[in-house]
Amino acid sequence: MEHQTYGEVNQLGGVFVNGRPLPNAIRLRIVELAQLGVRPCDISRQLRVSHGCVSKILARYNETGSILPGAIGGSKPRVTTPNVVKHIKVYKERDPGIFAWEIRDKLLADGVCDKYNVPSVSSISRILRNKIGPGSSGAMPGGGAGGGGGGGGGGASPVQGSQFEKTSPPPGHHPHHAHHPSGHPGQNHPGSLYNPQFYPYSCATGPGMGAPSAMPPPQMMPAGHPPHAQGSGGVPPGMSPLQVPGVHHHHKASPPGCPSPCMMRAWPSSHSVHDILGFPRAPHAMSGQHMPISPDAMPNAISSQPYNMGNYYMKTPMSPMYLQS
DNA sequence: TTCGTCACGGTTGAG
DNA sequence: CACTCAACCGTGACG
Repeated sequence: MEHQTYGEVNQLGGVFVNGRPLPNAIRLRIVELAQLGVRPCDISRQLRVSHGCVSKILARYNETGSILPGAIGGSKPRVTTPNVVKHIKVYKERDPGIFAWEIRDKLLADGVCDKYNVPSVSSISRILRNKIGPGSSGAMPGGGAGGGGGGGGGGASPVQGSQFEKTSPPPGHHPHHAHHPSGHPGQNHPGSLYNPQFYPYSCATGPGMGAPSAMPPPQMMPAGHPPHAQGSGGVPPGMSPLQVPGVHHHHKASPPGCPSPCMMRAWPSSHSVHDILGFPRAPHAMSGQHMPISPDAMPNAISSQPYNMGNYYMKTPMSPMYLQS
């Protein structure tokens, strides 16, 4: 799609690209402002982003601790692999009265699946019904096995858990992502915050969002294959998990050799914006001082893109980092 | 006036 | 390789 989508202008005068996420810079600003006590309606006006969007981003942030958009496109990882179906079948044969949740537990216990790719109870039920149903003597391949709907195979969709709790992901869902913005002991990389690399995603996929300067020529990142996919390696040294790329991919159900599916998670939600921003909760704590962020840390995403920062300027003076191009 | 929610039209990318 | 389809997006409107 070469055609330069320059974006549209919303009622507030802000520029947006239909179907594409707002640049991370804007998302970040939304959260920042909210943390500074600015009301959502004011944020909406100041940044010229619809309040629905502000609301959504803040809600997600509150829930996941991440400001990043979800994984767009792609298919859900397929959890009902033939192997899984086979096991389900076996369990069912051994114990015809077995409950779907018991099967689920067994799949986990037997190591057939891990918590990330274990089918949801409803998926299992469907498998029992459709594939292992009465008389069925075959795992009827093909078909629409996963059916996507399957409910994101439990924790399959990293993004979720926020908006739709479709199929009751287990409580332990994002284990190594402490979900709570607040509680994130482990890794803090205050220093690297705002590193340009920080938002590799930066919507770079699109013609729209620029890429951080450190990235390959933002201009037209062909089909966006941003730096992510560093493989399963996860976070390269010195990189904050937040930038764990792959935001645009559904993570796969741990392919062989992939140490841990969670490494591929699209949602680096483990890192709250507090981390990102480099300041802890209390806004007042930083009053009078600018954020400890290097100016060029801000993704240049905004420059020369449909998302003209001009449209998002604030009335209030902000640190230069936002204004510089 | 503010804010949560949702339909809508759009993009994306795995299968 | 074109297509399908389900994920996501932000806007705009409603309550």
